[in-house]
Amino acid sequence: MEETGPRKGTVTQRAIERITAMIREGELRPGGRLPTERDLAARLGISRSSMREAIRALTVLGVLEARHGSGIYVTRLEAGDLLETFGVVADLSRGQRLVELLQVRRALESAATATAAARITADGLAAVGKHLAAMDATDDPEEFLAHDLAFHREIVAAAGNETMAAILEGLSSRTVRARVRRGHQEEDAFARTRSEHAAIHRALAARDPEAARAAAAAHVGAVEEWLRARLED
Amino acid sequence: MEETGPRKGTVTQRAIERITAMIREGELRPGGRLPTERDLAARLGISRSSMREAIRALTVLGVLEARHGSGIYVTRLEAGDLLETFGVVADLSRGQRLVELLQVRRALESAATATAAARITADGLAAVGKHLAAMDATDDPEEFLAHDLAFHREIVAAAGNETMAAILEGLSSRTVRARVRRGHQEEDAFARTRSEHAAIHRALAARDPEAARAAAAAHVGAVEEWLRARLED
DNA sequence: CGACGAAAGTGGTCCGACCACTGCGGGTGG
DNA sequence: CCACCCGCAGTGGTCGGACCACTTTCGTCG
Repeated sequence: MEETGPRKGTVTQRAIERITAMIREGELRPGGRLPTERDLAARLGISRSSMREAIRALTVLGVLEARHGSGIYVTRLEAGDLLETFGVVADLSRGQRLVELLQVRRALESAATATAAARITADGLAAVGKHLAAMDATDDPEEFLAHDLAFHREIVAAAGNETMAAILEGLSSRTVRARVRRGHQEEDAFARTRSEHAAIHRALAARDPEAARAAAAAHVGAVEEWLRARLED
Repeated sequence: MEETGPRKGTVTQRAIERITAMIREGELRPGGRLPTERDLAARLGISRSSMREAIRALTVLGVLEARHGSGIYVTRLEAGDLLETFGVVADLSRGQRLVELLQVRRALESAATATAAARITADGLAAVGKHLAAMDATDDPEEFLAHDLAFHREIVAAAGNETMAAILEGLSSRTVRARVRRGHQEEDAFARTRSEHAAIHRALAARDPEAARAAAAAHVGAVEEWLRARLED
C-alpha cells in the first residue's frame, strides 16, 4: 500500500493549492524565493510540466513572479500585484455587466473621495487642481483622458487605501474607453466632465466629505446613466 | 524571410493574449467550444506544452473551462466565474490589507443594502427575516455564521447587481472567519451582531435606503474597528 | 586589484509518448 | 423495430527528456 496524496482534481490543481497553502502558512514569505521547478515537482511527486502549469497559473494571478535564469519568487503580495487581474475581468465585460461594474465603481469612488476630503494634504490638493486645470486647457481627447484618470488616481491615493485604489485602477482604465467615444458623440461631454470634476475639487478643498461623496457619486452616475441609455441598441 | 509574431514576452503570455483577444473580438463566444489544444498550438505556431500553460492560466482566471475527454469551453463569463479568484486574493491577505478589504466591503455592502431597501420583494424580505430569526434561535457558532452569511447574501441578491454580489461573496466568505474567533473572544459579539442585523432588517422593512445604508455601514464598520484594534499585537 | 569570461544553475520551449475520460455510433439482443 | 451496450476515435491530463536562453557566480587573466 503506497502513500499517494488526495485523488481528487488534477495534479496541477493540487499543486496550486499546495503552493498557496505554503504561502498562507508562512512557509514561503512575500518576496521570498521558491525552490526550483525541478525540485518542487520532485517534492510533490509530479512532473515538471504539471508543476510549470501550476506556477504559470499563479504567475498570472500575480502571486508568483518568474525571472528567467534566476528563479521563482513570491510577489510582495501587495494590492497592485494581486488585483491586476481585475482589469482583465473588466476588459471582458459587456453590456449589462459594464453597468454593474460602474455601480461598483460608483460605490467605491464615492467612499474613497469622501475619505480623501478628510485626509488630503495641501500638496495632494494642489496636484488634483493641476490635473483639473490641465483638463480645462486642452482639447485633445487623449490628453484630456490622461488627466482625467490622473485626477481620480490622485484623489483615491489620498484616501490611503491601496486595495481600493488597485480595484478602482483596474475598474477605470479599461471601462473609461467608453467615455472616449462618449466625448466623440456628445459635444458637451467634455464640458460636463469639467464641471463635475470642478465640483469634486471644491468639495475636497472645503474638506467636506459628504459633499465630496455626493459629487463623486454624481460624476460616476452620469457616466453610468449614459451607458445605460446607450444599451438601447 | 519568415512570418513570426511579436518577439516580446514569453510565447505562453502571447498565447494568453491571443485567446483573450479572440474572446473580446467575439471570435469565441461565451459557452462556446475552442479548437483542441493540439490545433490551437499548431495555429499559433507554438508547442502544445506552452499552449497548455496558457489554457491552464485562463482556466484559473475563470475564463476557460476544460472538460476532460470533451474539450475546452469559454465560460459564460458571468460575474461568479470571473470573480471567483477574488476570494483567493482575500485569502492571502493579512494585517493591514484585511482592514482595507473590510473598508471595500463596507462601501459595497452599504450601497447594496441601500438599493435592496428600495427593491426587495415581500418574499425576499421574508427570507431575510427567516435568517434573522434563525440567528436569534441558535447558540451554535457554525450555524450562526451560516445564517449570518445567508442573511447578507439574500440582501445583496435583492440589490440585483450580480457583479457586486460576486465580489462581496469572495470578500465575506474568507474574511468572516476572523469573526468566528471574535465570537469566541468577546461574549457579547453574538448579541451585538444580532442587534445590528435587526437594525438592517428594520430599515429594509421600512423601505428606507438611507437608514439601510447607515445600518449596513455601521455593521461592517464594527467588525472593521474590532479588527483594527486587534492588529495591536 | 579589477575586469572579463567560462561554467553552472534556472526558467522557457519543444517533442513524443502514453493514460484517462467522454461521446458517439454501430452492433447485438430483446 | 427498438433499446441497450460495448468499443473506438477524439480530447484533455500526465509524464520524461532534451535543448535553448538567460542570469549569476566565481575563477582567471591582464
